[in-house]
Amino acid sequence: MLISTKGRYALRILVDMAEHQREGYITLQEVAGRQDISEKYLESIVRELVKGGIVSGQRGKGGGYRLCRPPEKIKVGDILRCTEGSLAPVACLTEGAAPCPRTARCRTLAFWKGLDEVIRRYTDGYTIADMMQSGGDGDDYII
Amino acid sequence: MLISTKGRYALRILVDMAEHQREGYITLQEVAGRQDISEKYLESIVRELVKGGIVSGQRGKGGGYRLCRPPEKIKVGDILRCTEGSLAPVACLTEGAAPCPRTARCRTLAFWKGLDEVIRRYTDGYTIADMMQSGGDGDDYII
DNA sequence: CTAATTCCTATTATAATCACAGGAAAATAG
DNA sequence: CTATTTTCCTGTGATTATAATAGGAATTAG
Repeated sequence: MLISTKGRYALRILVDMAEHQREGYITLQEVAGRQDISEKYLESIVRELVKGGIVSGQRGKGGGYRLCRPPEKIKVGDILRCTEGSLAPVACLTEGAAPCPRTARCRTLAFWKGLDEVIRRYTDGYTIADMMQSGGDGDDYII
Repeated sequence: MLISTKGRYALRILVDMAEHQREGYITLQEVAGRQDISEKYLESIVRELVKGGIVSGQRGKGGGYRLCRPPEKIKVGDILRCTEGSLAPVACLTEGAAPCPRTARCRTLAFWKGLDEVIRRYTDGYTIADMMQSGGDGDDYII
C-alpha cells in the first residue's frame, strides 16, 4: 500500500469541505463528526494542507477552515504531495534530493522517471470536483 | 518515496543477472560483488523472486540462480508486486482484501482505481530487457 | 471576560524496513 | 563417503515511519 492514512484522509476531508461549502468557515468538529475521524488527528492533517496553501484557517469564535480555491482547481496531486511529502517513487527523484553522482550509468533511472511521470500526470489531472461527482449519496466514505 | 530498497534492489539484481546470463547458474556471491550489496541481504530478496517464479535456484556446488524466462518476458510489474507485496495504492485494492462494505458510497474509490490502473499499465509494459538498453556502460547502479 | 477555535510542540504505541547471523539441507567433485 | 559450495530457512536487532493522542498557547467574536 503506497499511500498513508494522511493522504487518504486528506482527500476525504477536502471532498467533505467542498460538499459542505458555504459563506464563512467550516470547523474541524463538523468535519470530524461527519467523517468519523478524531478531531485531533484531523488537525495534524489539515495543518499540512494550510502550509500547502490548499485551505486557510481562521482562529477564534466563528473560525474554522475554507478552501483556498474552488474544488475544480484543487488537484489531487497537490494534496498528496502536500501530505505525503512527495509522490516520487524513489529518493533520487524527490524534489531537492542530492543529485546522484552515477545517474549517467543507472539502468533503472529511466524506468523510475517514467513511473513518476505517469503518476504525476494522473494525479494532477484529477480534481476534488471530479471526486464530488463520483460514488454514491455522500457523507460516507470507506478509505 | 513509495518503493522500498527491496523492490529497487530486485530490479538491479535482475538486470545484472540478465546481462551476465550464460549456461548454468549465477551465484549470489557474483551478483553481490558486482552490485555492492551484502550477500545476506540479497538472499532475502532473491528468495522472494524464487517464490514468485521469476528466478529459480539450484543448491550445491555449481548451483546458483537463473532467470525463469528471457528478460523481454519479465515484467517490472511482476517483480515489484513480488517484492513489495502489492503495488495497490490503498488497502481496499490489494488482491484478496476484504471487500469494503461501503464501496458504493465512496467518493475516492474511482480515483484510487484509476491510479492503480495507470501504475499497473506502466509497470507491466516495462521489462528487464527494456532496462538493459537504458543508462550507460553497465555494472554500476545508483538506486 | 468568556467561549470557541485554530495553532504548536510533544509523546506514545505500533508496525515496517533494512540488514545481518547462524546453521540446515542439498548437490557436486573428488 | 567426505569436503566444499551454495541455496534455503529462521530468527534477531536497529532504525525509521506511521498513526494517533495530549496539553496548552494564541487569536478572535460577542
